[in-house]
Amino acid sequence: MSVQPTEKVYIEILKQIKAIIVEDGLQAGDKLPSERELSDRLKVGRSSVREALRSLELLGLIETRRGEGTFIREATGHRLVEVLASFILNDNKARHDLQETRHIVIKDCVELAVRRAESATISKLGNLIEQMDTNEQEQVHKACKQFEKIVIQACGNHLLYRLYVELTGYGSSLQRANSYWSQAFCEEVLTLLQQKDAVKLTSLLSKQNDALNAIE
Amino acid sequence: MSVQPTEKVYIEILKQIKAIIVEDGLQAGDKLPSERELSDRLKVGRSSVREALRSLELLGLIETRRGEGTFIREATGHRLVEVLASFILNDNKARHDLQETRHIVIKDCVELAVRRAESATISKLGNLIEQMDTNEQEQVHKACKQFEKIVIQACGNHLLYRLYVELTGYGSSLQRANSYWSQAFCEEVLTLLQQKDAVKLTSLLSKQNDALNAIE
DNA sequence: AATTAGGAGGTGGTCAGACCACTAATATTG
DNA sequence: CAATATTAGTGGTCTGACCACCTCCTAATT
Repeated sequence: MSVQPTEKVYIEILKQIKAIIVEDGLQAGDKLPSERELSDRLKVGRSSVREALRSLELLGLIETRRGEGTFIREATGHRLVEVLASFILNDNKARHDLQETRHIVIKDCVELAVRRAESATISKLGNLIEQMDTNEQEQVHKACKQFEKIVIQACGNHLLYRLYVELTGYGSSLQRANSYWSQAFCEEVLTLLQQKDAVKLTSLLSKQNDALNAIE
Repeated sequence: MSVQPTEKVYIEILKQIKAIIVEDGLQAGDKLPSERELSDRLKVGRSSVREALRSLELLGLIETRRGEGTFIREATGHRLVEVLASFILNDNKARHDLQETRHIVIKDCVELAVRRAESATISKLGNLIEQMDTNEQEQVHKACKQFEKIVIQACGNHLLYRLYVELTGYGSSLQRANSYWSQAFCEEVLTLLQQKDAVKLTSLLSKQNDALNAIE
């Protein structure tokens, strides 16, 4: 239990901020105390408070609006993806790992979703499929993305969903766009979800995964 | 109706820092220019430079050593999951998500490992099993943890491995300790790895997972 | 009285300068 | 030559000062 020479102040502040969030029961959208108030309450310089807040902002956990204040964000990637991607993914190995991990996480989400998806979700997916009956490519594409997202969310595990978001975000800032699901693929997925056929769903996903790997 | 023109300085600095890394061809382990030099070169205040650096540090992209300087880190997620999780995991639902995600990631790693593990790795695992032939509980426990880690790493996907580390690391800071593999479990896993029996391995893991879920 | 223009105060954004603690390279000393 | 003291450089932190922007309240205008 080494007491490592006092943690950096801004790390300590991160913990304190979290404590404040918990104590005051703050939710997404709520306002955090102002930088000056935090500086006061925590007995630290405002610059240290700012270092902590800026970190959280880059992680996408908070949002700051000049003249208004600092607010807790709905959990989304924000810049995290951009930054990490541009700094990390320099070698091909890392990129491959990223793609592979993304596919694996998607597979996991779908496998959970097939067990947990409620009928309301299923019918919502059905509606999306119907919306694809159009010639406007743009709209079809949008519906497919939406479809994919809803399926992933249906896994009922928020952390896993977040991982998907992050992993997808990275990819989008790379040269090669992430592969989204096609209309035909969405339809297959919906059918299998309705039938709660986990086995076929798994093989469907790994087939797609293998196909993508083959390209490289 | 503001035009949202000038990007925040510290965001701009992030880009500049990246440019410097690329220009100077800096690698992991190399030293970045000092805060004061960056402040000078980029014509911005040192505090702004620090806000940018602190963000990168929390993301695990750089490492700062007082009295020495700022260094580029090996590319890893580092605190990513930890911080995300600690700010998101306020309720029991989130904790359950964490445990579930951890088990899923482990399962994924093992499923990859069964296809990719090299014979050298397998024999190393065999040695660990032999080391467990002792009465010292402490040593057995240590060997089991080591066994688990090696198996996970054998997945050959560094990102996935990092996720495991972080999910496990964070969990250990919660009240309930993470469940590690027992000696018997390790032996079963080794046998199936040797036989490359992916199917049985999968069912073995989900069985354990279900058992843990039942406890709650 | 209702509307509008203006101001006051709060908030984040940024900067400059000042210390401190620590490290490593240098100079000094024995 | 080796051990030690000095010094320059670095990150860590705080303070105080502006600026730009937003919100809300007040007071003047209509």
